[in-house]
Amino acid sequence: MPGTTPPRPIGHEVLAAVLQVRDGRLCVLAWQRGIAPDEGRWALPGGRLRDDEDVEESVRRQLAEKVDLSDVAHVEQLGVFSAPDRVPDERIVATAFLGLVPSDADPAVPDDTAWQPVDALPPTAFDHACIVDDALDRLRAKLSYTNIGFALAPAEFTVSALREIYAGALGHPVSATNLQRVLTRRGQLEPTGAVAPPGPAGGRPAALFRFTRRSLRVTDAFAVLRPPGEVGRAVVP
Amino acid sequence: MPGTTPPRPIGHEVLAAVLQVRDGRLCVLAWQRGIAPDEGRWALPGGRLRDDEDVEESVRRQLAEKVDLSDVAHVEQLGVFSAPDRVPDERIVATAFLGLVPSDADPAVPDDTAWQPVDALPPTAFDHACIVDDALDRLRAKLSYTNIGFALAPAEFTVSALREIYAGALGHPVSATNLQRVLTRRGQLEPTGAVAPPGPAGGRPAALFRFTRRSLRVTDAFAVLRPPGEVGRAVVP
DNA sequence: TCCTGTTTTCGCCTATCAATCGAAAACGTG
DNA sequence: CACGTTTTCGATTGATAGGCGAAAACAGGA
Repeated sequence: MPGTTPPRPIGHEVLAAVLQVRDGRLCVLAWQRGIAPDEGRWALPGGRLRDDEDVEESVRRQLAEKVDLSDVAHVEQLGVFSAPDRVPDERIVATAFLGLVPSDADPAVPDDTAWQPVDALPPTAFDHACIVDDALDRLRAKLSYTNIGFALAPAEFTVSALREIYAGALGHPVSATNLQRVLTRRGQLEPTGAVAPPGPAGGRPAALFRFTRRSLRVTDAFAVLRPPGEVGRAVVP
Repeated sequence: MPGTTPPRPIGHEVLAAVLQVRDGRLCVLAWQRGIAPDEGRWALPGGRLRDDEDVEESVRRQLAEKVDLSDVAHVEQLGVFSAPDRVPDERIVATAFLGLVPSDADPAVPDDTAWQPVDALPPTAFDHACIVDDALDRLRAKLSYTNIGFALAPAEFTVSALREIYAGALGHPVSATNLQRVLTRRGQLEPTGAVAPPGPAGGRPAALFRFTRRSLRVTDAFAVLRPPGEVGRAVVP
């Protein structure tokens, strides 16, 4: 196998950084490689693109081998990772995805698979750490200008629980009282009418909320940049 | 060549939707195919990914065959187009890019290449029309929450010229007086101090402005979602 | 020279919204 | 029934978008 000049066949794989807030910490789903190369290191779920599927179908198929797909509330493309030497000996172009799992789901995972906290990631295989970084950037940016929080939150939740999810995902404290008003004013949140039982220390029972939409929408743009009379916008990156 | 079951080798290409506002209309760079398949239809610039380059390098290399690369002010990944039948007979996965050219540039292009208005696109090859649509969505969304306008505007410009660029890119009228104030308040615009000569009909000479940064930044998020004390944010999707 | 039309710029006003603070409401416990 | 806890609501402040109209700065013609 010579070094560079003779063109190698280009393979194509898909990889997914599936994120979930667990106990207030943002975690990514990973599995520990049992064989070389990078044996013992942690890798993202994924695998080869098949002939008869597009990348979206492929990533869903391969994710289903690790977790229950019905727990994955949102999937979107992150981008292509294509450095010629990103994996040794082979030329494999990877399409990376971001996946989000609501914090109340606890899907069964295989023995070699676990949720790893993103702020204390064990040694990762290949360029998968870069993919996780991109996933974090994407998620944190979209939390501020889209309603993507719906994919991290349970169907119903208290404002405190949502605050904890946002704080975990963003990696810094979040004011609870403002979060509710910002999200309600944007039309993202609505009360269910029900209340949650208070905690062991007592306290006023919290009202339950839900996201009005469970599909991605970006927040209002400015009227200067908006066709007159429109509000909200369709799906974007 | 049987239909589906025997796996075909997967090829990989890059494609770019290069956009520019010309005479107030948003246009995309395309070339007319001279051979089958899709002979006579208009295609986006691009080509096969080489063994020793990543997709970013590849798209820049292939763009350089159509336009002067120094005129392309911004390039970013749009996403992967991978439907198994997106091109006939072959399996080719495409990584699509968005490219932006300032409105004052007029790079020389080959004979088969031209700027086509996006609102009156001639028949396009393969799935390239979908790529153009995605490019439009991406650009229009980012105009509202990033400073991406810098890549469509000349180095220096009047507010009226910028208004025309925004209107052309967005496809609807834009208030000039607000545009200036919104962008300056966000710290995106700053006066150069110079003024432009008035037009043939006279009128007050317009002040010249420039973008403070010529690299992509997203607009301020809400303080709720922002680590205390920070302003602005890094590069995102 | 002065008036008119044109284009740009600036200032005022209003409405909306984020952000903070503090008080009140609703619960369990001793 | 007072106390601590947790949540929710209200009032206030500050920043900013958006719209309107007046003033500024130019060219051209009477």
